[in-house]
Formats: sequence, structure tokens, C-alpha cells
Amino acid sequence: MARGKIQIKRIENSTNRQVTYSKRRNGLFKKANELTVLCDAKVSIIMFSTTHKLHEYTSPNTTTKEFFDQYQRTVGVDIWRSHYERMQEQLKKLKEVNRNLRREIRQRMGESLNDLEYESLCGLEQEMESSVKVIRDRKYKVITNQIETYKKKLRNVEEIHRNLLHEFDLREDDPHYGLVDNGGDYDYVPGFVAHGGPRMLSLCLQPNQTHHLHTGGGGSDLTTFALLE
Amino acid sequence: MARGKIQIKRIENSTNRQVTYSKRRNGLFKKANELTVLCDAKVSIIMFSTTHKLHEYTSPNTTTKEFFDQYQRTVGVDIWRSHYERMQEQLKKLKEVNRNLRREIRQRMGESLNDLEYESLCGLEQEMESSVKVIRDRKYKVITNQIETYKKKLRNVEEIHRNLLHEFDLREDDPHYGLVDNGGDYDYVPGFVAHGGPRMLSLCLQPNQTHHLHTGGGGSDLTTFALLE
DNA sequence: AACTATTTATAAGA
DNA sequence: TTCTTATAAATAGTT
Repeated sequence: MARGKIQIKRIENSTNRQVTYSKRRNGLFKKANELTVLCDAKVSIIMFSTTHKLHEYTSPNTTTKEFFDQYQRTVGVDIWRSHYERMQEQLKKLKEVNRNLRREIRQRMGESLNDLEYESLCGLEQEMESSVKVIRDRKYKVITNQIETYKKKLRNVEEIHRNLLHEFDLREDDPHYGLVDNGGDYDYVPGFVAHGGPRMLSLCLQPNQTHHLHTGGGGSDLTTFALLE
Repeated sequence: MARGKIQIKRIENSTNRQVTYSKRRNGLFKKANELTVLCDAKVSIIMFSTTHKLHEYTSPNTTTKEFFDQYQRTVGVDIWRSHYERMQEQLKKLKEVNRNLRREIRQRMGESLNDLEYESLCGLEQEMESSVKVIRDRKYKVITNQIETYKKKLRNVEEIHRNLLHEFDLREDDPHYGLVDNGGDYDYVPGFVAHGGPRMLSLCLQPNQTHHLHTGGGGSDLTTFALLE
């Protein structure tokens, strides 16, 4: 607005932009103050620069918080309050649902049965019997799968074992091989290998077994319901 | 600032003040908008006139509420935000707990068993078996109590019946009583009462029976867990 | 931060 | 409220 008209569009030169921001901010605040005095009004200006720096003007004898409050009173309570009340409502509902869920679990654990009359008890008993059946089936299936897996591994190890025996037999025929092996860490004795097979096998299987039987997720699932309230 | 300089002090003429308020307000908003565009900043102006009328300007693509939020975050005043975030946190936790509760119930219903490995399945099966036992015991106790109650009522009614019979026997000996009863609504025949007893009894018990066997609260308990989310 | 040519805002009047 | 316009004020570019 001086020394040449300018287009109202983003100033690309960062330094220029910063300078203009500063100058015009002062201009704006000055105007706001004049308006306050001349027209006996209350003005609040909040500005954030590109760099998220905060600048504010507030008419004398008032605060930004008062503006927040009055703004809400004027616009209608619906800025946060509704939001906030909806959250509270949701919380209440969730807690209620939670209570019911917990009661149901207690009933399925044989507690708090006094609230149930005969017919509900019958229904619950039947339902649980059939659920136990499903769980038992699943249990059998899991254990069967596990046994199958172990059988396969056993066959595998036995195969390897056979191959090793075979190879050692071949080497035994060659006296040179036998001498080298006796001096090393292998400590090779034909009888030991034959009977040590099963022990080696169990040592070999240990890591896989623990991997299958850990109780991490499942175990805690059944107790997490005591977390809140 | 035109046609003569003015003092920056309250304009006493009400109409003038009103006009100036309107003009300068537009000027201020225009400047704010230019600042927004030129300097890539965010500006929020809130004004209250003498008459408490609200006027506001907000940079495009933002809202006054966002200014409130960001203002508080920047200044660090935790007026509501903390409150509000705590609620959100609580909601999240409750939902999580709810999810776990639901999963536990599903597992107790024989669903979602794939997450459980053999040992958890064994535990669950055992636990449910013992719970079914408790429920069955409770069921027997409830039905036993009910039978006891009915027996008592039966004895009671039989007692009343005996008394009535006795009274009627007495009246039968007095011919005056007998005539009056035969003409009334009672339609008294000794043999009918004797065999009609059980029928009367069942009619009499009906209301108490329904009162004991309604499925109101208990039935819905077992299904409420599908309410939210 | 200061200067200043110029643009912009606006007070007063219609 | 809007238009007009003389004039005050703001400010872009420069130093």
C-alpha cells in the first residue's frame, strides 16, 4: 500500500513475509485498540504465525479466558459441552455394558446365581454343557495336532539318526577316519550313539515344545476383566 | 482518518459510534484476512459490541474452537483439555476392557478358541465343568425350594378344604342352612368339591407360579453384551 | 528501525 | 445500510 501496490497473495520471500507479518500485526492491534476505545467494544485477536508462534491482543480490562467463556455463552453451549456430555454419556453406557458383561461372566463361573430363576439356570446349564463339549473337542484336536507334529519330527530325527549311523559304519571300515574322530570333541562310541538317540531327541525337541505350550495371551485373557472400576 | 482527524476516545453519539463500529469492524476483518493470506498465518478475532453482540473473524480452514484448543496448548493452561483427555483415555480403556470381556465370554461359549493353546483349553474346560456343577446344584436347590413351597401351599389348601368340608357337614345337619345354599350361586354338591379340589388348587396356584418363573431380568442379562461397539 | 511515496482506510456528509 | 470523497493512516520498498 505504498511504494507500489501489492497483490494479496502469500509472500514467497521468507524474510519479507516475516517483516510484513510483524508490521501488519502491529497495525491490526492498533486498529483493534482504536476500535475498543472509539466504540466501547471488546476485541480479542489471537494469531499464530507460520512458525506457530502465538500473538494476541485483548481489549483492556479483560482476558482471553473471559472471551472464551463469553463466546461460548453467546454462541450457545454447544462447542464443547455437547461434545463433552456425549463423552460422559458414552462412558456411562460403556460402564453399564461392562457391569453386565462381568455379571454374565460371573454367572458362567457359577457365581451370582441368586438373580437367576429356574428356567434361566436350565438354559445356562445346557448352554455351558454344549460349550464344554466344543472346548473339549477343540482340546482334543489341538493335542492330536501336537502329537502328529511330534510324530513327524520323531520320524525326521530317526531318519537323520539312521543316516548318521550308516555314515559312521562306513567310516569305521576306514581306520583313518576312526582315529581322527576319537581325538576330537565327538568322543565317538558306536554303542553310545545307538542308545543315546532318544536322549538327543528329547533335547532337540525341548525348544519347540516350549514354543507350543506358552500361556502368554490366553492366560491373561481370562483375568483382564478386573482392570477398571 | 479522513475529512478531519479524530481523537481516539469514546464516540459519545450513539449512532455515530454504531456506524464507526460497523465500518472499522469491516476494516479490521479485511486487514486480518490480508494478513492471513500474505503471511500464511492464522488469525481469530472475536468482538463484542457495547450491546454484547458477537462478531468474529476466523482465517479460512480453521474454527474458533481450534483456536481455543491451540491457544490453551500454547499458553499451557489446562482448563479443560486435561479433563477431556482423561475422559478420552478412560473411554479407550473401557473399550479395551469391554473387548476382552467379550472375548472371554465368547471363549466360555465355545467360540474364538483358536487363540487358546492346549493348557488354556484344559483350564477352561475344568473351570467350566466345575461351574456347571455349581449351576446344576443351584438349579436343584431352586427347584427343590419351589416344590417345598408348593407342598406347603398344598397342605394349606387341603387344611382349608378340610375345614370347609367340616363346616358344610355341620350346616348339612341344619336343614335351614342347606336350603339357602342350594338356592344361591354356590351350587354345592359334596362329591364335586371332593374331586374338584386339585383343579381349584391349580387355578389358585397359577398366579404365584408365573411370578416365580418370569424370565425378565435374567434372560436379558445374557444378551446385553452386544449393546455397544 | 527509519524513511517516504503511495496505497488504503475511513470520517463526515449525502 | 451504502456511496462519495477529502483526508488521515498504514505500509511496501528502500536505506
